[in-house]
Amino acid sequence: MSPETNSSQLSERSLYLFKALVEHFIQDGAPVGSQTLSKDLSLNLSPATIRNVMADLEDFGLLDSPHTSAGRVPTAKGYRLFVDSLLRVNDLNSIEVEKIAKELDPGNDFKVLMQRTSSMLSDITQLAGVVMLPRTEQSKLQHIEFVVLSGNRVLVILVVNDREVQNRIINTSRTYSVSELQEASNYLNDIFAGKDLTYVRANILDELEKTKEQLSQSMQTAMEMAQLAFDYEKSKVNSDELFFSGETNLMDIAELCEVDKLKKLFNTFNQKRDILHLLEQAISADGIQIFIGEESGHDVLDNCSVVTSPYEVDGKILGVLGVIGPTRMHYERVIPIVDITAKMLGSALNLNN
Amino acid sequence: MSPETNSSQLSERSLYLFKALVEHFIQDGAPVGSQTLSKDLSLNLSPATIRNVMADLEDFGLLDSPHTSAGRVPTAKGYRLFVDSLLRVNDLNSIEVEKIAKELDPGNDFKVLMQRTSSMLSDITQLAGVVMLPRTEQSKLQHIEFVVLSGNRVLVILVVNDREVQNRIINTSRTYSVSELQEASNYLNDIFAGKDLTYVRANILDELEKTKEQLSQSMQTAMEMAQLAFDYEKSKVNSDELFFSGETNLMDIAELCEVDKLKKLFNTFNQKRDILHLLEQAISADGIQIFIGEESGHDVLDNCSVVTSPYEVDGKILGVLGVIGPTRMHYERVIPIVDITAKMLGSALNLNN
DNA sequence: TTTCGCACTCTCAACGAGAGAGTGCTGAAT
DNA sequence: ATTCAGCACTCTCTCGTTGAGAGTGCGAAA
Repeated sequence: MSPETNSSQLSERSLYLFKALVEHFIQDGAPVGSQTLSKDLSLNLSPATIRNVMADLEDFGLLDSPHTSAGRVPTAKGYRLFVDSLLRVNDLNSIEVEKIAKELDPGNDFKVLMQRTSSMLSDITQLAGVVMLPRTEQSKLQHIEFVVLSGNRVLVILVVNDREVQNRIINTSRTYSVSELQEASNYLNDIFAGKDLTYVRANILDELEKTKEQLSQSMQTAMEMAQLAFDYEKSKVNSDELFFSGETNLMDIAELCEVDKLKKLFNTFNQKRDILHLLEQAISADGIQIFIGEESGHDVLDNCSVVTSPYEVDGKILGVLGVIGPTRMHYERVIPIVDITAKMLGSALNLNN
Repeated sequence: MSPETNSSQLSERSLYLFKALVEHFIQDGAPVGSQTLSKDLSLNLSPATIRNVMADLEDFGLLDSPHTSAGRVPTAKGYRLFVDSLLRVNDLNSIEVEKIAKELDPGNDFKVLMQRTSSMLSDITQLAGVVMLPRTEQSKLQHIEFVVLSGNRVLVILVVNDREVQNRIINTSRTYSVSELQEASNYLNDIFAGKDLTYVRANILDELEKTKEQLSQSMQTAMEMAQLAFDYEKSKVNSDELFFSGETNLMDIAELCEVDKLKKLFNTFNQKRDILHLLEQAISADGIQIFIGEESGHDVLDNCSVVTSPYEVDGKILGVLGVIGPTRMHYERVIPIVDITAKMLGSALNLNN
């Protein structure tokens, strides 16, 4: 049963009532009774009538009552209907837009920008913010550089994909001179710059064979260094990056105030795996996506909703960002915030190009 | 009143009893009564006698009773006496030592090593681990390198203090060629390598004047780039680095199970300032240092103890590491773990030199 | 000095009563 | 056919009470 089926079977009035109930619940967090609703609403209906409607809504699976005399609470399905069909999203006021823009100063490097974005998201929504940067399948080597350190240590610097810098210290069997390494990096840049990292790794050995025949010492050196450097690279591949902020905001939320629930949630944040999985689902969708409660498929996220949006540069999706909070969150505020943040992060990154 | 004054005024037996009580409390977390102690102890004393002794200990400020009929609990002062004079530290078994050694594989770069250390500490102690790397006042520039990115962007790579790599993307007003930047970095390395960063910053303008007279384009370029690069550097100075792990372990601890207390603690971890302050105190002490409860001077750390040890390379203190847990922690286990970890981290870093 | 006995204090869990909130149903009014 | 007032019912929450259990402190005896 899709939500559409439901909503078409429900009268205009039922939906109006339902919407009011959800909004009320989001505001207060307490189950909403017929009387409360009757008083708050402009249409003059008696509590009894409202009770009838609520009973219908409960039959449709949109509402639930914690117990006989406790008023009604939206179910996950109810939230889904609310979010999909009933919600009217606010426009952001310019102050908030400006606040976001200020944080996303494009002058910063990639990681700083991600970090800022997630902490800004958590700050502005008072929920937990998250920004993912998936390890791109394709990593184009742009530049490789060696710096001699003391001892037999060499610092390898890889510039990948025009923005990302990776460092790695390798211990070598003998001492290399500065000029030797200079030559080596020149040589490697000549043959490998612009190539894919997987290609580079795959072809180092081949090149090593070739250079052996030519017997040039500098090339030999180059290949030795490359082997060490890219061996390390291999182990790092596939580790996406994830930035969290404002986890502690979730501690304020009544629904999550049991310590062991919180602990599970925090552990999930630390392990990151489940969250990554969820965000990867979101990356294929375009625009805002909302996971409500159980829908996420991760039971730690019970009572939580995740609002995400991919951000893109040059029409290509780079990653996903969003916020995590209680199902009972102010969607009408959170959604435009996530939306605009994704867009602004995209353009901030674009300026760097 | 120093703890020594106290302990000398207390009989051998009182101290023995006190020690047993503290150990019992650390084990169970529940206030210890006279009967429990009487049963557990080898010396055959009646509960009544033990009560007399406990009353004395309470007068000395070593014990406290939550209420009339609840048994006794050690005070901060009591813990202090316990830790300073009564505690016998266990030797670590070789399995644990090996576990630590395995994590501290020296082949890794600096930050990875810190991160590993803190998560190892939290893992092995089931408490929160922390490793600090203070920003050294003196930063010696070892190497500077420019990489051309697309657009008018240039990646600056600074190698500082023989181990630390800093990246920064700067936007330039015009396009620079690869060879131009090559020359620039050569020039800068010539005049600034081995110099202190503050010196470098201070002298860039002077050099700029000199080079203007000489009118060499490449030098001019070099100084322009340097200005941009080190301007950024300035803003980053003084930001010490701090690695946390296993905060969630603290959620298991009964003393801290109130959500708002936890929230305060976690916020403190995120802001890092208070913790840094505490660790900076520890850096001047040599060897293990223990802050018990209120002693730390930070009220979020009520009911918490912090066990720290500085770690050093070549006899010079580099930073501080330790664990944070409830005052009621297994000091006899935690202390040697922190101690040995500090030593092993020191030697792991030493190998890199 | 140690121990026994005893009265006392305090907490904690269990229980029950009563208030409050909200429901579902029925039957009358519109 | 809706709507709504009335009413009995159910469930939770709070509060006071009560009794058991744990532990203490103190005075008197060993």
